[in-house]
Amino acid sequence: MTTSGVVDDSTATMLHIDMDAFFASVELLDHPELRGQPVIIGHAGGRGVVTSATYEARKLGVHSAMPVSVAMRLAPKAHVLPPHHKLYQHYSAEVMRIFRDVTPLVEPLSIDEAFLDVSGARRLLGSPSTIGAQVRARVFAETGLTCSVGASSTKFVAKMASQRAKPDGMLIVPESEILNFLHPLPIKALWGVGASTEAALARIGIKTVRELAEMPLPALIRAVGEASGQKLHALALGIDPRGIVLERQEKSIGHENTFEFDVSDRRVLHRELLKQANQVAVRLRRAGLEGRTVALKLRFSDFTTITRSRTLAEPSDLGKQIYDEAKAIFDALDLRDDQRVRLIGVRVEQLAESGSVVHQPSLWVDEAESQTDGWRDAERTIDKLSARFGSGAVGPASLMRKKNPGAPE
DNA sequence: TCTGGGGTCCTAGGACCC
DNA sequence: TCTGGGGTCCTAGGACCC
Repeated sequence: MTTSGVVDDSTATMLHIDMDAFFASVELLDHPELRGQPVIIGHAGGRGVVTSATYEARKLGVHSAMPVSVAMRLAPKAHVLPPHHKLYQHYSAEVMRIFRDVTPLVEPLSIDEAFLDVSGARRLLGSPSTIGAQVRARVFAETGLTCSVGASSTKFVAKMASQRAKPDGMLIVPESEILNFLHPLPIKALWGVGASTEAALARIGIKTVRELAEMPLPALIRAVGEASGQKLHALALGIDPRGIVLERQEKSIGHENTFEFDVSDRRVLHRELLKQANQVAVRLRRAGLEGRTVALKLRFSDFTTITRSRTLAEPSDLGKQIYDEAKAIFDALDLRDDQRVRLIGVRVEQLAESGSVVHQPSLWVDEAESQTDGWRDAERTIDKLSARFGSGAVGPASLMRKKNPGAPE
């Protein structure tokens, strides 16, 4: 393994490309005067967390998911900028387009990273390290952003390699070097091993990947469970047969919101649920999907979190139905008056393409069904009008108030 | 110091069926 | 008469990732 010089990269045809401090780097394009300084992306002054930070801020101990209030104590001189997700989506699309110029075998993993299988691009574009260098140069030339590249024969090692290459670097791990690369690493460095698994493994004396590889499988499974045990065992031996997944079906769509101040007023909570249910429904219809299970999530002031879900008789993509169900779940909880809510959220699961489910036989066509069709037409019309005239002009909530006087204001 | 919002996957228990 | 085992669905919670 090396970042330069002579290395046989012919086996390292799986690339993992990861943007460096993505959100922060995009913001710096608009704020060149802040380059070289600690910059934190997140909402200041409230309950926000750090979503990205420049390497200058990271040197001071700042990292993602840390409360902004804590980060500002560590880095008092840091500039805190609010996130602009639309902008990040734009740059994400740009870099993904560059990746797809290299090969159609691109699997986006998140907004700022992707796997590329370049085994078929060799003849046209050169060896994996040549391709990696070209991609890095193009991304920088066309966006002004830097990225890091890991290359190996498996996804898992490619991903680990890009992490070690950061920032603004490239690391090739030929197949013959995989175990030498992995074994000295602490287990926490493994993708999928968090604090809890690290502690569970420490209890049976495992701190490094080498120790993991040497542990008998049954003992491993006892410590971390069947699935994790099998997976970790294979990965520690460098085994990972997964290929590029070009299209994956979404499993759930949800929205949640943490209030600036904890809320106990039912009407405020109902109103938030209504807003979220409509947001979820709009996304379902745009994706041509329906969901069968509605899940409510609540987090209380002491940070305890519960979820409650119900499965509908028929899948739905309607804000009204999702709201009605979420509200019914909420009301059935019968919360004490002094229980204050910090976060509320709605998620729809068990998604399938609209109309793909055969309706269950019914002995009678009831009024509710035809009403439901009415709702669907109405909500779809609103989606179209919103797309043409902007969502401020006409919104699902405004219609719902007109048609359903019982809905909370 | 006090913990976002978007997700995926796994586990475990109970219901229910064969 | 007192009890098997496998499979699937539903629900709740938790670990983990970016």
